[in-house]
Amino acid sequence: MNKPLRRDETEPMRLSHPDRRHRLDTSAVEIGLSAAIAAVRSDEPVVLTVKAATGDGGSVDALPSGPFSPREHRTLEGGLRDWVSDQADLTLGYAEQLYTFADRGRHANPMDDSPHTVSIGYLALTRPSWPATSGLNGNHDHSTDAAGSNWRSWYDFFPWEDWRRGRPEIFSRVIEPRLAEWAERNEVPGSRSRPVARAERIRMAFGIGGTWDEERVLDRYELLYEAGLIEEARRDGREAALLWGQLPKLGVSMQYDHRRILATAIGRLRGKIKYRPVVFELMPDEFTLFELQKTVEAILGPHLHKQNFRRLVESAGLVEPTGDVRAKTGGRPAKLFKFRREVLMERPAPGVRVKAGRM
Amino acid sequence: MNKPLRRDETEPMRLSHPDRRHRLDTSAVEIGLSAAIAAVRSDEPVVLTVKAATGDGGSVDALPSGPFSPREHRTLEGGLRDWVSDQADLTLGYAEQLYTFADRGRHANPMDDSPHTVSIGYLALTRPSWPATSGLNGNHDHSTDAAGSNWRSWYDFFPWEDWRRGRPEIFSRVIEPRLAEWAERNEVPGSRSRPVARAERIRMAFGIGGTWDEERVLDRYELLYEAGLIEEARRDGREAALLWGQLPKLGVSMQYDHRRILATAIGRLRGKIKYRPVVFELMPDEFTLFELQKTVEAILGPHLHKQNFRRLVESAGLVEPTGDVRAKTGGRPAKLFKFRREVLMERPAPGVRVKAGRM
DNA sequence: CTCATTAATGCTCAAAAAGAGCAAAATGAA
DNA sequence: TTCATTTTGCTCTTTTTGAGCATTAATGAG
Repeated sequence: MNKPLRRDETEPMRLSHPDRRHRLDTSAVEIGLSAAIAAVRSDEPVVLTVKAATGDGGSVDALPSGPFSPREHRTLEGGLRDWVSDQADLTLGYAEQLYTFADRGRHANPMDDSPHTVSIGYLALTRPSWPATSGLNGNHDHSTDAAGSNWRSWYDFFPWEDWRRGRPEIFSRVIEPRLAEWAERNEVPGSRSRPVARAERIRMAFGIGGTWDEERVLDRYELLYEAGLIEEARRDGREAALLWGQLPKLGVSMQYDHRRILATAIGRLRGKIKYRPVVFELMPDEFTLFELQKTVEAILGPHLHKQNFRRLVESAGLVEPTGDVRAKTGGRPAKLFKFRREVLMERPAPGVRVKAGRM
Repeated sequence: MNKPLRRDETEPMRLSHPDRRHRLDTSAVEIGLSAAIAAVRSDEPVVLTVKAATGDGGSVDALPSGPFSPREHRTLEGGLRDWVSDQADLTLGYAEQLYTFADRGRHANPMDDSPHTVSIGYLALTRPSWPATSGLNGNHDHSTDAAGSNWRSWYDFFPWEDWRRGRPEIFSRVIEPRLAEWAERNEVPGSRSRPVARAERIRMAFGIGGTWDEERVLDRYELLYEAGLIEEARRDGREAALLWGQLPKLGVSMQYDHRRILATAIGRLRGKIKYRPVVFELMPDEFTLFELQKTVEAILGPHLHKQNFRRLVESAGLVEPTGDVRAKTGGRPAKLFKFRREVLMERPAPGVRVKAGRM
């Protein structure tokens, strides 16, 4: 516990000191803006990636990103939008700031003497306005657009988050045994205080013995990173897991801390969709209720009762029928709906209130 | 809409370029860390402030804050904790990052040629461990502790957020007429696109004709700022409201963008308390259920049905009785409870689920 | 053209949660 | 003792969920 300092020692108004330029070298940082731009195409949640060069001539997936330049950009979000429209043929609609990361060693290479980079992540949502793309047939096909950016499935980067066909087998095959092993090595000599023991953190993040919480995407990623099971951890010079190299790779890795930003984005979207009408940012102007449901399920996992979903959405006043119908659904034609923008004005502005807890 | 650029023009890997130091002057920024540290004392929600000097020899209220120095601070939150323990005699417990602000002109003085400052706001919660402080008698008395920091009521800074004694009269006396006037002046020549008209934004933020949404603290503050009704807006050189100087001051102003950060903090806390067990960060180890209710009400506004609140909290398993009772309640003695830490391990980790929407 | 198949849609019913209020229990004060 | 006051236990009603059956309106095969 610190002793109280005298007023003139605390310098709480230090920032206003006009002659602080001499401190620039210690406190100046560079800011990186990165966008996780999400869409749902053919019931597959996808994110926009660009290719970035690695030092050794290869390339990695990266999020559209670039440095914030206070001279050119009036606001952070403005800067982000500029970078995105430069790097991908896309103008951002909905965008929200996620988090600012600054952990040393997770952005710039630690060997590098370049200025420290602080990384601000954004979540953006967009509609699948594309030429229908003939639908990402099945699994890993991802198309490249004119500007060299790709839409890739979220789950390429986070296979353990994909519960659409039940619990991914990667848990029992890799994650659980390796994490258990890491939890065993709990007693690191000289480590700082651990408020929660490793085993407990694992239980909470992965819902062992409890329920899977689809929102804890970042917790899970961070745990895997700390346990050295994530390629980025090795790249950042962290203690590698036992038997590195013999381990199957846990998802596709990304540049810098971009996979961490994407994890944050997925978690945030999964949470927000439940209490704010953000799904509609992902939908075309007209859609059937089942298409809406499929989009929600692409994000949260497929758990919804069709009739109740419809009742919920309609009774919340989120949509209104356009009068048209969509034929060739394989059965009875479906009524088309559109988003009732007015709900944004109504107070709670509800989302798709999927019972938080068990779905 | 931008034309797609060729790969070599986009430079998506620009950040990894090893020789980017020449760009430092355009993209280096300084990062300010600020903490809104909240507590509830004698049923009054309070925030920790320090005094900061203004240019003209006066002083302003400020949040504990300081620059982030990548050399000294391993993480952002670490830096924040250092600054707080320097400036106030307090070690932070719970802390979460809120938002990163960078709008030009809202931190450093626009005339100043000092480096641009980006401001990262945090919300921290703490218990009223103090010497009982004899209870903030009534209204505006605020005590100063050893390190020169004060606990002041939230509502000193945001009087319009205080609905504990009904709708504040400041609405009809000042806010509504002035905002209406500002909405009239809607058609600013040469302005950029306004996605939502002023009147509509006012309706949404202040719930005119709808319901007051206690979480939209930041929206309301920003609107009042834009309308020039907030002292900081004038200080930042913005177009002042008509009749400035004749207007009563809308709350106590703060240094830089600290009032904006505080608004963000209040909004976030009001939201989070409903779905995560964060109230307990504000409570002493033992408390009665009514004390718990009073604390929630201090934050959200007084709306809770006593018996149902008790049923909710108990049935959610948030607390367990200690076995002791508190006498001198003025009536029947109240059982003392403590927080059941185990709920943090249980999946939804519920908050005080006050019906979102109408309270 | 008829029938089987497939989805969309309409409705019912039971269980759980939320909103309100009555009344007994346990104190201190008059 | 009696009264005022606050905690606490319970009941009752209304809403909201969770689940499933039945009907409707297309399509395609024979």
